[in-house]
Amino acid sequence: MQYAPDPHPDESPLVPAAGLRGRSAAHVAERLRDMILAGELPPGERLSERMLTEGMGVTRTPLREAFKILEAEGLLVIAPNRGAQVVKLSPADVDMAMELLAGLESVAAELACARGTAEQFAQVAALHARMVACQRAGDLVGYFRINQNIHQNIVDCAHNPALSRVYRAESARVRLYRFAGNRVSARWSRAVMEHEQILLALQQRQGPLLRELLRVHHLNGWRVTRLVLENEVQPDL
Amino acid sequence: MQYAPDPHPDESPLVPAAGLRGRSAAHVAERLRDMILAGELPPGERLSERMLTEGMGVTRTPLREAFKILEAEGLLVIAPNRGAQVVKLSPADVDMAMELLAGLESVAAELACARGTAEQFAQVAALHARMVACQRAGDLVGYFRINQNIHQNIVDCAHNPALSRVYRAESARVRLYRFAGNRVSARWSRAVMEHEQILLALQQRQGPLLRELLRVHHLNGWRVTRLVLENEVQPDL
DNA sequence: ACTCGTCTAATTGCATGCAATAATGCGATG
DNA sequence: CATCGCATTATTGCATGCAATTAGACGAGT
Repeated sequence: MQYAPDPHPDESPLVPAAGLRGRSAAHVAERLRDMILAGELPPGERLSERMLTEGMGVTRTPLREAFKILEAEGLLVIAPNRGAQVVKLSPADVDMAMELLAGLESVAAELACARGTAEQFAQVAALHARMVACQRAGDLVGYFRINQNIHQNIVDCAHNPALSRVYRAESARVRLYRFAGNRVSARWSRAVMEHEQILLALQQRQGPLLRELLRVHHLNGWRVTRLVLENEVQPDL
Repeated sequence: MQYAPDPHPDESPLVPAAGLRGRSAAHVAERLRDMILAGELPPGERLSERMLTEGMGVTRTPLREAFKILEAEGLLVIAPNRGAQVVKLSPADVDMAMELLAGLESVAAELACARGTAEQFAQVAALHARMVACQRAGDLVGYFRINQNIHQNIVDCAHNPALSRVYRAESARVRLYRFAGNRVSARWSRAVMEHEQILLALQQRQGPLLRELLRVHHLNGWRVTRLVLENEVQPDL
């Protein structure tokens, strides 16, 4: 795995000095988080301080602070004297995380129907349209990204920042693992149908129905994903 | 606010050298977390690096790493060039957090009824007995601690580590604010009655009922707490 | 007296150095 | 040939130093 070291560290530092004092660790954490969520730093990858500092143009102190942040977020594990690794979740871990996400969404569902604004619902509908376009175009990556976005937006409709924050963090932890499950065409088309119903229930503010639809949607999606992760079903996409 | 500086730094360092290399930041974070949750570092308190390093016998590097951890947990805020402060939640923040906690408990309720073991239920029952004893003895602090413990234990009955972890973290964030609401005797006795019903529903594995009981219990408790926080009701304990 | 500006001291952010630990290479031995 | 032991190297954990920024004291001007 490459760390993309900066080819011109003296000419264009990735963390320039101008007015960014005091945000170095947060900046590095964000960069690493993006790399982990993009799969550039795969689960189990060991993060060498030297390589990363050279690659990102910062010194060890802010990098190590970023490690602590990401460890608290559950994206890294730090073993004493042996550095940081990207967390590697077992199927059981993902199972538990998915159960939690489904629970959070079910809580959000009723709140969203009670408090979501028409503008927010329109935003979800617009995302849905874009997602369908991605499906038609066979753009799996774009589809998955927008799909995640839709679910986060539904949660955000609950107008509860704490709920949104927790959902975002827990969702991030398992993003890579969920992606695997979408690589099955039969599931893909069915998921879109489920999303149609979800969107309708949201727009009609049918809380209990939305809740049940999301529950089943999660159950279905995770069942397929689990089969793929356990190599019992081969992805056909 | 005092930082309890170590009176004998050379004779008994609070973070001794023996085999604890690599856990300094975690150790400091735990200590600070305890101090915050105990109210020794009240909301809004500014955390001076110099005072804390002198008080805890560590240097600034692990202390600053601990700050980052606690910031990620939502217990501190770090303003660039101006250091760390204990978070000060607005009533609206606490409101949102309580809604999230209620949601997490309602999710846990059904899972706990489905999966909790008889031993776990007995543990909850034992805690309940101790809590009642505290109420009889007028031990508000002990009551509150065991009360928190009971709720965490019910969530733990769901056998979902991710759910337990999130519940623990979010619960910690608002612990100090919830405590205020228990200082009203009328609420106190009613809360114990609600707990009796909750325990029964759990033991009888009546998921939907437990869910509803917890929802109402939260609603009632938080209503009183909010009144106290907003100074509309005077604590009588 | 109050406000504003300046200077100084204190504090924070980050870089770097040193010591402890773990990883690695290599020869000796079974 | 594989394995163990040891020395070397690399890496991590923490302490400390320096520069940037802020907070506070002090005095001039209104």
